[in-house]
Amino acid sequence: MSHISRPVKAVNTPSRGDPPHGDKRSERWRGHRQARRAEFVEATVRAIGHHGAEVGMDDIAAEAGVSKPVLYRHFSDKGDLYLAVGEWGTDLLMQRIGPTLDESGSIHQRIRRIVSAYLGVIEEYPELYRFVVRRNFADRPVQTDPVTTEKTVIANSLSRLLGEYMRALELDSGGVEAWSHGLVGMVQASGDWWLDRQSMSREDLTDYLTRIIWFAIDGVLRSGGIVIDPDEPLELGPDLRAVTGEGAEDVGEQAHRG
Amino acid sequence: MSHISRPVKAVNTPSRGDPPHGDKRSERWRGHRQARRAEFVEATVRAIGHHGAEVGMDDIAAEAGVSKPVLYRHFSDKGDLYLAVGEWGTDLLMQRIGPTLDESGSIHQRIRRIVSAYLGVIEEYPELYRFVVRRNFADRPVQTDPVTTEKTVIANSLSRLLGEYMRALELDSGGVEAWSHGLVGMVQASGDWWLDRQSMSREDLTDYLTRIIWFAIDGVLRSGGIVIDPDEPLELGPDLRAVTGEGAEDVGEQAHRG
DNA sequence: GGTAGCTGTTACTAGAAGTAACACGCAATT
DNA sequence: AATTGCGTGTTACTTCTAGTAACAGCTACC
Repeated sequence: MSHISRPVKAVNTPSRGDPPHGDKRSERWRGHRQARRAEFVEATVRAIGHHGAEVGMDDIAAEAGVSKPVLYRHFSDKGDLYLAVGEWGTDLLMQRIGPTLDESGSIHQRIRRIVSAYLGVIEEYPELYRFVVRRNFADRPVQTDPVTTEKTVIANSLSRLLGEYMRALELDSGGVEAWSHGLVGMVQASGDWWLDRQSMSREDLTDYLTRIIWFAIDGVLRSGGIVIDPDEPLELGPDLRAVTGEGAEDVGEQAHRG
Repeated sequence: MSHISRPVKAVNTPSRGDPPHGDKRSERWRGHRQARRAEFVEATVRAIGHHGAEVGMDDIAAEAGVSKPVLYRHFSDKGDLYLAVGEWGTDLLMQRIGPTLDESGSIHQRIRRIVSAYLGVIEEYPELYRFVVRRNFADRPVQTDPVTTEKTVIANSLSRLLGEYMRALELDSGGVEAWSHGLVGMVQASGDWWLDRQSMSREDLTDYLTRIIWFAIDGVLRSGGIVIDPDEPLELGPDLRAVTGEGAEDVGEQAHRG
């Protein structure tokens, strides 16, 4: 056991409002704690891979090579760990989605790439997916529920993106938030269903979802008198280009930068 | 305690492949058991109302005026009870939706009524909703998960409905299943979000959802070269009328009959 | 040296799901 | 009338897992 003695240099968390101790013995561990959390999250992901979505804390601790109390020093409880795992998954997803946002392409292609990235991730980590998305924690207040949180993050960034588009095109943006959550839910539900009974190829499902998502968006645009060809390369004004940059950046902390 | 002594006459379960005992002492209880299950399910719903979605089996038993083991004679385990509660909710929903299917009206109106019924139910029983929908049971195989089951039931009947429409209109129906699950998920996710932060009226959300659902369906139809006015009263051939009857009937056992 | 803040352990508690074992009541069978 | 099948109900247990207590050691700052 090469324990201890690795306070890991920097890690950029410049100033999160902690009390100004003056004593540098607390400062020193900042980065270390983050690294440790990450380490445990990864162990959890591995444990889920081995044991399935029903892993217990003991299994996770074992996978991480420590005993339970150590885990509980870094995560207040199971929900907290789950939340972190959820974030891990979201980050992964955003890493896959992020780059595709910078690529040019038609709307169809853009939607397709996002959907495809999502389905790719859940196909790659089915157990993790079930652990994070299919499992809920009713014993915790809704606001802190990992799934809700993560879905909200994604839906919010979609909201922001769509909202900017809508406002730029001078359309009523009142429904944007509901639609965003709805679309996210649609993709999730479809993926969920697909994962259980893989009755069609990923490509096919991607196609179908892309189409219906586009139809939904197109309908909103049409009702505002705007018609866009989904297969034409998308022309973005500087405003909207900025938007896509913001939407992605805001979510996948470590991703790209336009 | 007016216990025992109520084997309830008939209840139509004509022949579910039980061993042919010949002894009528087993026959006698058939109906009673069903009635008892229903009774416990209702007690569970009440208990959820009092204690919130985190109710324990003890609470439920107490609410029903019995002790735990009695509960376990009628439900193999918690998941089984949850499944039954889910069915109760689905039945309720179908009772609300069912009648609206027989009413005439434009597509917009029809979609609207269904969405509105759904939102009405979850608004009326928020805790029950959270209990059933937001809570999942990862400790059980996916196939038997209450939520999945109930969503599948709804999505399947939608599938059947849409599929018949599509085939009647000679369009590719390959995506119907995915779309159905997606649409169901969309409504659920939106309702979920709305329930947590009621940032708009139920009417508004109903409008927005109705619009986007119609847009999605309209897109599919348009891509097949068919254009329908969503505000025109819907003309149904005899085939399709039969379909709507079947789709609903298949789900809400006790509902109407065209 | 003293102390802060980690490292780690074993062995416990707490609470909820689910079970065992027992006693009673009714009605069909014998 | 007695037996027997299938319910009624109970209290008190076991089991499982999240979470905790209590203890001991290492390293770096003061």
